[in-house]
Amino acid sequence: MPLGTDYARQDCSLARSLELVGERWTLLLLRDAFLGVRRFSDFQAHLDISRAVLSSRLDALVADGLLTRSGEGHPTYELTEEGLDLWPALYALVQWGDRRTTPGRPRRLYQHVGCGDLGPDGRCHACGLTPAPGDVEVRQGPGADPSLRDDPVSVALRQPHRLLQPIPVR
Amino acid sequence: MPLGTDYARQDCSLARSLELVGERWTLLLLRDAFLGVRRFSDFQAHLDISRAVLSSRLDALVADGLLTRSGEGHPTYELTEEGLDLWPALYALVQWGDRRTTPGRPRRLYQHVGCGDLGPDGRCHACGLTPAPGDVEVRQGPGADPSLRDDPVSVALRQPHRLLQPIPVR
DNA sequence: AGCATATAGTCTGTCCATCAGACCAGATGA
DNA sequence: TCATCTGGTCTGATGGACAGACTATATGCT
Repeated sequence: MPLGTDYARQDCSLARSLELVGERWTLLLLRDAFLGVRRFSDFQAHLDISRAVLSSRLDALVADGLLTRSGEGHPTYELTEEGLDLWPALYALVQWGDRRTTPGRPRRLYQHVGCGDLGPDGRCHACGLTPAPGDVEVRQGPGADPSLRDDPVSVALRQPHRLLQPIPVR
Repeated sequence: MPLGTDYARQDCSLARSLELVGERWTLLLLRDAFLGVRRFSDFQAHLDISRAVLSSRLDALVADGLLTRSGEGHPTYELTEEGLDLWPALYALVQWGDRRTTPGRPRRLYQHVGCGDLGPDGRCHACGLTPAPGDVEVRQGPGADPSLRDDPVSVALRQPHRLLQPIPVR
């Protein structure tokens, strides 16, 4: 039940969405999950988020069915179907941020694996389809600024890789 | 500079986006602006948001260039080009919320004016194009729950109307 | 097996944002 | 001209986010 108070008196799907993913850090956590981050300490290292808040956010996302927690000792967090379904919205927000802040110089490039680049609407330039996140490869774009972070997770994420593929840290 | 602290140390367009629209209430304000809400008191009546927070959010959105404020006495707030450009992301979040919370029964229906219904990706079923928000008409869907609110703004928004068209309150 | 370290948290006190509600000046309408 | 509406600001109370200390379990090394 995120957001301090909720938006219960809004008859609006956007309000419903924001109750699930509208809190500070939540969308960045999900973005990291798409990029292949799966472990508590990796989220923490990559986001500089307080452990207490990270713990509470992960609990909420698991309770809401957007992530699963598996493994006893050091659990891994992975996107559920419902979480994966958020990809188009997340991608649209990323594209808007790129257009707004570094026009013409995206920070990351997205490619339909073995096919073509993705446009701002998420469709592949080559085949015209909208690939699922598992069929998308990310690489650094001209707007990337590697000097901002040097934690192991950020370093690993700079290598071209498929979405959802666990990143090779440790 | 929203969000308490910002996400300055994230080299990510999503973080940049969320610095602009990630605070509580901000996306709901922008949604209302798309629906045709333009005045301080109308935002306030429709969202049940504290006046102080509404004032601060509108100031921030104007400062960030997503809204314009015009008129001396009782100003009207309208989306800028940059604000309008957020429509695909907003629409994707709304669709996700509909799928998650009331599958098969969307709260609002969106139609390409004089053409066909919009799909979850924002494209018109009839012509295949992705209409700009000004060419989209909203009406109530089967998942709408009119009992939730009866303020004049909510009542006016229930009538089918084009996005961006000022709603007839007062 | 035993030990050192890493991991995944929880707990604490401080600080800042949000809240409800009072208050107020200027604009608008009768 | 006067009453009301509109668009704010201000106040004190509450709750979430923060940095940093603390801890129990898991893992890796020898």
